[in-house]
Amino acid sequence: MNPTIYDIAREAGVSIATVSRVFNDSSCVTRKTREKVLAVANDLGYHPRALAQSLARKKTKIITVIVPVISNYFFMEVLAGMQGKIADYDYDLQIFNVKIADNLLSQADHIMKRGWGEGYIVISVHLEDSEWQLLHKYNVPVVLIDEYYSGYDTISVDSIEGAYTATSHLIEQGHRSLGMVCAKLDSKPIVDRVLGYRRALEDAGIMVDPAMIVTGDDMERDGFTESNGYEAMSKLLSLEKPPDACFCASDIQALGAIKAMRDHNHRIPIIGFDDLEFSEYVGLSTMRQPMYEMGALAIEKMVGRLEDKDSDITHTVFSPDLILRASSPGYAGFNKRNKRAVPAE
Amino acid sequence: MNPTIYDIAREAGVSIATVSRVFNDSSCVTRKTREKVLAVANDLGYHPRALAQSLARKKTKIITVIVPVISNYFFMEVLAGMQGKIADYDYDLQIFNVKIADNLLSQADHIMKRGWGEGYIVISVHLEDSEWQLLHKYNVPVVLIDEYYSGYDTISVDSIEGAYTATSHLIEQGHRSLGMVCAKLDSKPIVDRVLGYRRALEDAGIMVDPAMIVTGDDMERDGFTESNGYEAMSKLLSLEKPPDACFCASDIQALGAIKAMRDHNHRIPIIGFDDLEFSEYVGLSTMRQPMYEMGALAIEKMVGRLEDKDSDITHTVFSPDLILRASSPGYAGFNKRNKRAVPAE
DNA sequence: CTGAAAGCGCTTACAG
DNA sequence: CTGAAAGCGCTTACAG
Repeated sequence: MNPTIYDIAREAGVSIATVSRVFNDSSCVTRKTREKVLAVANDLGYHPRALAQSLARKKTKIITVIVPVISNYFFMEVLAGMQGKIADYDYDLQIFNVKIADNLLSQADHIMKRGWGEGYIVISVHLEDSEWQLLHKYNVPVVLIDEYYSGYDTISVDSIEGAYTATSHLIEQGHRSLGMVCAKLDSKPIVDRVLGYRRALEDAGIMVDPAMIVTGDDMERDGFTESNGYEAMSKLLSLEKPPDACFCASDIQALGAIKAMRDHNHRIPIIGFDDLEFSEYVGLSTMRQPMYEMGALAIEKMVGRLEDKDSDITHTVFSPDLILRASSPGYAGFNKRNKRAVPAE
Repeated sequence: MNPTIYDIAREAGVSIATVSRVFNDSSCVTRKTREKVLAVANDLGYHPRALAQSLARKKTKIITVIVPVISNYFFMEVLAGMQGKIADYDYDLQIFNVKIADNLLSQADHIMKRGWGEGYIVISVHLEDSEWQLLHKYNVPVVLIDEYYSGYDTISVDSIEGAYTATSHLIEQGHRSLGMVCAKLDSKPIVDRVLGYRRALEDAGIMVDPAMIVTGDDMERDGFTESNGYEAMSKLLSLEKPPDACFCASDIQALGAIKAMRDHNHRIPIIGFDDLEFSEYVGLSTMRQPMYEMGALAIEKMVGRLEDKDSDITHTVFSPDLILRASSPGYAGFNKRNKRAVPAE
């Protein structure tokens, strides 16, 4: 099998402590012995086993990311932000997928119990406070993205505000009858986005019509799918009095909604939520979440906490930006993707 | 800190060996002692450290996936396939991202050197044979997806055949002047797809016009981006004699190409390559890669090899399927996503 | 600068 | 069925 530190020590005629020092850049080794050790190690193809190092050091130098396994640009962008930031630190990023259809708590528990990571960044997993509470037993830092829980550092986007902004924009453009395409109605993002939608209508003195708030039948991925959006928009367009504009709870649903409008040969202005990569190319107006920044910030928070376990818990809420494109009124010219966002602590 | 096996042994009045046996479902423990141990463990919040177990057992029970960090549905689908399959086995799936812009070999080397996984599944990383060769020193099973190298098990799709099929279809529909939107010209997938495109033209007795084979200027992600596709299609449409149909090397570029056609107010039939999730919703004809199956198969191959290191190396090549939608001629009705594919060993 | 020794938290023959 | 002991492959005070 692969050689161990003992093999190198024997061959090089030194103790294992010295070999260890050579591989840990410890300065207290003669240049001569260092070179001897390195030569032997190279000959035998030796490299320290991270597993054994981690056990001895009681540090794995790994930050674990827990993310639902669904084809979702949101996660990819967030992960890219983490990847970009982790380079600044001496940690590796390890990702574990969880299945959104199964019990999320037990999956997260399983991963954390194994203890590979020194800290855990959890993306888009929504649990009850009492469930998050249970995870404290592992006594390890956790940062939550796209979720709020007072016991951990969190990073999220203000869904209420985003929905309010999108809806208000459509109202300002002169629309009075506004539909909303929802995903799973009791999911956290939807609850907030419906709230923002309602408030915008109320503030504009428009009556909220419950028939205008619809979701599709396909509840895979909590309804955040093209087909759900397709179904939902089809329902809206089949109403006796269809809306004359629509706010979609997610870009992925908006994509389905656009197809539905095409198939029904009935187009109305729509605004989505997310700003996925393809959104620009289908000309979809949307509320942009600063995904890349959220990922980068998560790493910073995690590393900070790893270095100082007792620092204050912080909650960062980003405001989504309205990005106007061809799918909605008020659009003027090509809109470059906006990579900035202001954290609103 | 968190309790160890010693704490439990002391409190329960047994040896650490017994505690270990209880947690390893070893049958040789009295029901009474088992319960005592479990009770104490529960009280103290004990759970075995995977790190220590792995070291002692010389097995981590982890399969590591190495995947480029780019927002790409292809990877997500492949990962989903792995996730679905891994449930059948007693392994955890751990993912490490690599940056496609940096040195891929050294990144893969870094990950494998650490030795967390018992085996490594590498997706869409293209190296020279001599580079793959270097990785054999880790003496650990490797399965390659979307790449071919004789020394490891591989799973890929026949790009030449796919390009040939797509191009031939356009020819059969009566088009004689065919453009091709490429990504990075010397990237492996592009080399093959251009080859298939050329062969189809040649077999149909059509002269290949080099001016018809174009790529955009944006070479991020090797050119597999919407903006590259946009630029490439713009070039084609700006030719003195634009093509009257086009094969796009990837769906993501096709999305950009569609926008370019809209902006130029000049639509021609196009066929993409991949069948990403959004493709159905933008009505894009494409060559479908059986991504989910590829992921599932990778797990099977890996587990098989883990159990029998000396089994023969296998190379599986899938044939992509032509999926016709509104973007190309020959389309008849709604096309359900085709989840099946025939492995062609 | 270098080595002997204890320790990281488990598993697993080997006895009994 | 249970325990004592060696071992997994390292790191790190502590001496010298």
